[in-house]
Amino acid sequence: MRRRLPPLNSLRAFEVVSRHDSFRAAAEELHVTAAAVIQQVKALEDHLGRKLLRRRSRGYSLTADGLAGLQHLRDAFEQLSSAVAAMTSGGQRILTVSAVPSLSAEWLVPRLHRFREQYPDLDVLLHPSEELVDLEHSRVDLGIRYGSGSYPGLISERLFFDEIFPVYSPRLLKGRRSLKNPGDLRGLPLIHTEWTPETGHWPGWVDWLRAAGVTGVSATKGLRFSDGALVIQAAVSGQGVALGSKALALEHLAAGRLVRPFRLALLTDFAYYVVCAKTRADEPDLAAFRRWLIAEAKREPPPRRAQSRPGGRPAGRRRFPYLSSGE
DNA sequence: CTTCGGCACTACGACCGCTG
DNA sequence: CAGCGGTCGTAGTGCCGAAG
Repeated sequence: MRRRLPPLNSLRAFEVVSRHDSFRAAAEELHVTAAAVIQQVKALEDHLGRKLLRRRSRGYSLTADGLAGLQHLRDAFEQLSSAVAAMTSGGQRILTVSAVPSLSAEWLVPRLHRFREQYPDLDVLLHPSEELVDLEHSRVDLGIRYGSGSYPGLISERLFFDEIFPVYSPRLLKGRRSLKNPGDLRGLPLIHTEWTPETGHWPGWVDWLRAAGVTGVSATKGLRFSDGALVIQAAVSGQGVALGSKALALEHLAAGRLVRPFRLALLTDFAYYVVCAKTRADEPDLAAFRRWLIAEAKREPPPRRAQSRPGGRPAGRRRFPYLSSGE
């Protein structure tokens, strides 16, 4: 005999309340009033004839009965989400990835076509965001984060450490001779990254010029951006010499839109990490994307090819495709 | 001790969709 | 079309902790 199930919404309400430990917070997530959530949970308890929550002066704790079914309930809602996604995507699987916007634009998007070639049945929904999405309870499958690599409750795998070095567009010099030594920066406009990390120090032009042993260059004047991708874009458009992130500059260096005049680079305290919930780490789609990302992070960008581009000249052969001929 | 704000909870009624 | 179940909002009450 099939047991009659309680209303789906009451199960949903209980699951959300169990996560928030507050009816009010649960109500916000469900976009209803707290009274509605209370009624839903009470209806579920009445239906089951069991108390699922133990009322305390502030908040709740789960009873043994509530705890017993909770994980099954969460798994069931996960499966429902997957089922809905499958129905709305014509059988195509969709992987939702949250990544810092700058890396998304400059590093990830130019590479995604290779993932599609390897996994044609798996689509990627990219969600650029600085926010640290809750990967255990949201519908986001994977995150790409920039930081120290310590993320409680998550599997964290390093993609690469970041380093910064000067880059500029060939357009900037307008026929003048290319930069041969750091002293040639004198008189050129500099582009700055204005970003204060929560921990550690983000190096700037002052640090780089000191490391290069250069004096007489104003390390504080110039355009300022809080986003690394905008710094790179400003350099590409010929507005100055930027102290750019390697990860964000690679594609432009490979394409010849930027030139790296000097080998000297500053290592930062930070790295890019791919993260996912420990409980979901073994899911095949998530594992495939992580494997692919890590392989991409190790992959060198293709050397500048002598290919014809619309309105462009073939690029010359260079021993180091990312360095100017001054090296 | 009183006041106040936040929260949980209940009663009641309105609305909607399904069913016979 | 009426009855019913499910869902939700409003209004009101009570409890608790923090602040004065």
